[in-house]
Amino acid sequence: LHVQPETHPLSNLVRKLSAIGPLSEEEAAHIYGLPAIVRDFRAGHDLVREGDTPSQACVMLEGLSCRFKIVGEGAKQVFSYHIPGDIPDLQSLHISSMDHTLGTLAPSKVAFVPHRALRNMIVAHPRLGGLLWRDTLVDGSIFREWLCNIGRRSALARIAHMICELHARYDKVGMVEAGTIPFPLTQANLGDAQGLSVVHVNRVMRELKARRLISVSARQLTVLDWEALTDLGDFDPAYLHFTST
Amino acid sequence: LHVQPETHPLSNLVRKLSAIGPLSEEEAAHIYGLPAIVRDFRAGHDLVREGDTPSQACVMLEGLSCRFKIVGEGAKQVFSYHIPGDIPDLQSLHISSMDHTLGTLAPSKVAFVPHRALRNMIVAHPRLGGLLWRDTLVDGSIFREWLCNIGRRSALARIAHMICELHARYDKVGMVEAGTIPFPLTQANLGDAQGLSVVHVNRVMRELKARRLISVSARQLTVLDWEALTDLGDFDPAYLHFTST
DNA sequence: CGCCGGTTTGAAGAATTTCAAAGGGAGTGG
DNA sequence: CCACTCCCTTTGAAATTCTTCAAACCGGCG
Repeated sequence: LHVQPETHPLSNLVRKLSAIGPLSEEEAAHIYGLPAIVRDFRAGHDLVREGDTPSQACVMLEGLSCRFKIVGEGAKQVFSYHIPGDIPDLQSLHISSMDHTLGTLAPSKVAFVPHRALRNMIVAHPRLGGLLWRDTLVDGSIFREWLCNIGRRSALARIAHMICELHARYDKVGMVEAGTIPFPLTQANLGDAQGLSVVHVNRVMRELKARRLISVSARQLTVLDWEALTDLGDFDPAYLHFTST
Repeated sequence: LHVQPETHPLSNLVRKLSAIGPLSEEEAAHIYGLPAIVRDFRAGHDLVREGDTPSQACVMLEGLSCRFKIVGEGAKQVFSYHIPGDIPDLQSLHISSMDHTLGTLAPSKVAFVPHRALRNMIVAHPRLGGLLWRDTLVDGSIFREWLCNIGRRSALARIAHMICELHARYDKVGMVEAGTIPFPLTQANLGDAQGLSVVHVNRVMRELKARRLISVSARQLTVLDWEALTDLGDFDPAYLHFTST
């Protein structure tokens, strides 16, 4: 549909943005023209650290990253996962100092786009600016849903909900095949995100497998019963604010 | 400092925005010129409901409101409190459908500003648009801190942290007097925000009073030992992103 | 006075954590 | 190719935090 081939590094950014709002050919072209430095990282690399004042924004091209803070005596709290197409630290465009860290959870390919180029783009294409703003707002919406998750749902429902979210988001960028999504997360990772201990995450995962809702192997997760999983996790994708396409 | 008298209804919005970034005389004047309808509400009134598609934004002038969702079997999860100067549903400017509800927790005075007027303002004063964007990003930052709170801190630390946040934010808009802040929240409200049962909130509050960290009376809360309270709550105001002023 | 929403208390029960240790599996070096 | 290591998963059992249930209390207000 768009000018550039699907092989352009920023093509899944374009796909993601057009998933959250209409994108004209001209706007897409501007995105493809953005200066970007692409780099590969191993799992466990911090892309941006708490306290940094970045001058560029990250675009996830491949792999998985997460945002987190270290709380109190070393407990880690993860706020969000970021899959290809996401711009995890877009907020640094308007908040100079990072209040949390962004790190990879799997080997990842990341594009860095200078803030300057993004600001110019926003001036030239105010509608694109609105889309980016909207993206940061959806970000906030996801945080709110996670608050519901951690604050009010049982461990079983929490994990189920989180799997549903990942599935829905991977689906939106065309990365689901027969109910199977990439799943490089360790059980410790899951615990950090859901405020649970590793031991308990393990028991919950066992339960989900025993109920034949999911199966996990080789860093891939398959949803066996979407209906039952969304039901258990009290999952309603409205908070992801996908456009009606 | 600014053109308009402190008595203008939107003066605490101006004060709040200049607290999160520099504001020129001209920009302040534009804000004072915004069309606004001011209304009073009793406690417990829903200003905007989940599913609504508002065409105006709320500015808190007096009182207290909160954003929340009903999870599963009627459990309420509160995401944020909103004090005078806040624009709790600014996100509706770019996300048409509300994914949560905004309601008052105390008798409140609210100004409604049409989205259209805000959009015009953003076009006329891009820097103001940036400030508003920044405000929504700080919003997200607060959600993240609440995730840390609920996910990783004990009930005692959570409540302490929340009191510290309220104190810091009230302070920023000049509403703290001798360590005393407005505190219309019931213990059920606190529980809804922190993912705790009323019973447990009660015990935590008793403990905080017993430790001589706070005192509560007549819908006012006084911080008796700020140092100890911030320590207990693991509170670092960096996430509120106040400007250095 | 009596009601009502909110607070407080006690006691039992559930969910989840912590501690401790064993079991896999994939990559690495010998 | 095997042995070793490291990281992750899995399991058991005790301890803790917090919830639920139930009921009393309290203060303001009609």
